Amino acid sequence: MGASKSDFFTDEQNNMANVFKALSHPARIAIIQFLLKVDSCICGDIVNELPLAQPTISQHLKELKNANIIKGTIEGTAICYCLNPETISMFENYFGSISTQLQNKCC
Amino acid sequence: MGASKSDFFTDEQNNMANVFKALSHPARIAIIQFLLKVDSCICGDIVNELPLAQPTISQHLKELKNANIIKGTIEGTAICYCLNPETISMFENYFGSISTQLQNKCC
DNA sequence: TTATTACATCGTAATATTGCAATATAATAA
DNA sequence: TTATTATATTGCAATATTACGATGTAATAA
Repeated sequence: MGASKSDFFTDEQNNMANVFKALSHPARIAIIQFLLKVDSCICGDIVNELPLAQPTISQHLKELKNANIIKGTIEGTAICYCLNPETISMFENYFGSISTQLQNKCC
Repeated sequence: MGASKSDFFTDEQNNMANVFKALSHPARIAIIQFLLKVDSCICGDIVNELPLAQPTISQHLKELKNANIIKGTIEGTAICYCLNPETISMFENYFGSISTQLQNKCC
């Protein structure tokens, strides 16, 4: 086939996979790094920073937004994109929990 | 196009994207969950647990292994796959660092 | 009103991923 | 030696992602 058999997995498994998918492209990692570097961020800045065309970056921003990794607020004609601390916390908890569970394991 | 323009991003950005890509499929999330649930793990067990054929699971295990998320040790005819605590720590540090940097931000 | 500016969406070509049947390999058992 | 058992690899069809030119939209400026 080619389609992932989402129906056979739990919602939680599908949701986690989707959030990680949003992080699985170097441009989106670069966008996150850039959002951390600057204080307030506008999409146009990212277009100047990355080696990608405006529609491509807009698409990447949309994917990060759909995954709740960033949020965008309208400021006049521009849009201020910021990281969503709640989702970052969710990631911390996810791996923290795995780490804790690994303490009692064989390997 | 369609190919991601990896050459235009740093090695670190490409590496992080690749490790997250290994987590971006519900079957691979389910494999990680299963490895946490059982004490010692053998591929055959996973084939019985998941709604996927043996070659497909073998392929998913390979991707997790290439990303250093799991490691496999040969035990007779079977292979014992385990989570790699170092990579889990790397994830914790990655999001911990972002969290810290977010303290001083506007949003 | 007509620009202009800042993004978003559409359409589509190039490429990557997913899933599995068939087959291969590697270790042990008989 | 020939099974058997467990996992890996190959090959390919179905589907998904990536990238961007062209175009659309929405807010402000002139």
